[in-house]
Amino acid sequence: MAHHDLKLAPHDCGDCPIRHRAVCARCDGDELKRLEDIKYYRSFQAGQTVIWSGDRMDFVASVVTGIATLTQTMEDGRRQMVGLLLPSDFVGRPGRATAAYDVTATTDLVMCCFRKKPFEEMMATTPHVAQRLLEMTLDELDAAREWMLLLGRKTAREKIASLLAIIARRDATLSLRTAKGAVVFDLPLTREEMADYLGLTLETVSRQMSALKRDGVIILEGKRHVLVPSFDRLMEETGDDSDGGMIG
Amino acid sequence: MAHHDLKLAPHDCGDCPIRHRAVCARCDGDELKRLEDIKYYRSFQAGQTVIWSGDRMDFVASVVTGIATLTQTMEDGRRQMVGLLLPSDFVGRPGRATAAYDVTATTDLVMCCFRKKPFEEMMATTPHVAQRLLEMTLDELDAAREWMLLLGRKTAREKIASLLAIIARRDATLSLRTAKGAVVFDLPLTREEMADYLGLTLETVSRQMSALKRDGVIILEGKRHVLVPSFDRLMEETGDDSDGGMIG
DNA sequence: CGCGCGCCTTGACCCAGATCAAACCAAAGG
DNA sequence: CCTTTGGTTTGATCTGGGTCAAGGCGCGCG
Repeated sequence: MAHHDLKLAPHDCGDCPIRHRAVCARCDGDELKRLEDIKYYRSFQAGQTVIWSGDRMDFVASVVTGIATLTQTMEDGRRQMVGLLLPSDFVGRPGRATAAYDVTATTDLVMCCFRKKPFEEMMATTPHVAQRLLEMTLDELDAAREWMLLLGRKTAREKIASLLAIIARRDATLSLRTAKGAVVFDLPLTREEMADYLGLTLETVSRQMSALKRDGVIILEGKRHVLVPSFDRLMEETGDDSDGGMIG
Repeated sequence: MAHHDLKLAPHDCGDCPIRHRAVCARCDGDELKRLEDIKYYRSFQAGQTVIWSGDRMDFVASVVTGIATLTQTMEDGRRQMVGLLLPSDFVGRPGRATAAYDVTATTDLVMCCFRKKPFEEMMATTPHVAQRLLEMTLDELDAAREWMLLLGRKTAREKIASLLAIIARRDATLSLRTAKGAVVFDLPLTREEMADYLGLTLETVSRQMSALKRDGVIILEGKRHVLVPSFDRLMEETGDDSDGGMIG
């Protein structure tokens, strides 16, 4: 088992990669110092479970690097992903004692955890953390509603195209663009995870990926590496408004 | 057209029916006074549109009485409801200039509106409104995630049963219980609205309602009035965990 | 080197729910 | 009274995506 050399030693918030996007984004020097006192890092390998739904959860956390998923499972095993957590995203709910969803690392993952009790006290006494958390939660709610439209009304092909667009857009933010309009990225999810995201079976995911490849919308190198020759073309396949579906 | 005698005169927050559940729930006397200054009431008749997605929106609001829906529409007309707003629920997003969704009154509706600018100022200067809004937004996010499981993985019958359970549970809070385990309520939605909520067609909704009636899970009097002889039996049909699906 | 194991693809078939079409029903209005 | 209208039910048929089953492709390991 390849054991990664994960840094567990608390590093300085000043040079944290998510400093300006996470819950702590708005904090000033003093507040940051208070957070430093209650924070600790945890690392997980790809595939590991962070917590199970219903388990006691005495921390909240930010994803620093890697990707995690939130999933719900029905008794008979049907699974639906309900959250895809990227760096800077927040996990856990202040004021709640147990986890509401299964949290799983889909890639190697580093989380910046805050002990829940002192975090809650901090939320009550200083406004910046709560303000930022509200903003992030509202963004997540918008994303969840977009996702609901996808789950309820889109065709399998539109679902796949939408997911690819979401991932492509995110990676484009981190600028992996090639030529004008083209994007390349690696899928951070297996076919099964994509299926759980989209409310499909893995077979349908595979078939629709093949169809998009056949139709030239995407070019696959291996199973994970995706090249999108024309992002506009991909967007047409999502079924969304042509104006890019900008929210407000 | 039956014209209702809707009270538009600002009434006192002290005897507001949603005083203890809405965004203003945590406010003290002074804060309430500040809110009184920037609030005004608006009424809508059943079927009226409150705002269209993309329209300028210079207020935020609480639902006082009645029911409103949030829906998204694709270019080709496919519709998905993404929010069902009951009394005390909040509409609009501080910091956003335009509406992200269509908002429609499905019953006669009274909203308590706050001018957005001063509301935002108030959020920045006093903590109680922002704290309560965060709490409510987190609750909505949980509801949205439950809804995602429904849309992605439940069968038509389970979807219908789940929706009935949600409405029954809400009305049970306002205590319309009859005997032990039995509940009666009126559906606040048409078959088409139910379909938009559930990601189905109205024909399928109608058929599954008939099936649940045939199987004795519900008893219909007219099209809207529902009697649930055994709430437990209804819950079994939802596909959810038997423990009532309590979140944390 | 070959074996087993994850993960993915592809084919054949099936079925839940969509679509198309026709009534039905109750309330409102002339 | 009959007609209209909006919401609803029901039937017949079609189909997108699920299910079941058989390989394929890398990769790590004995």
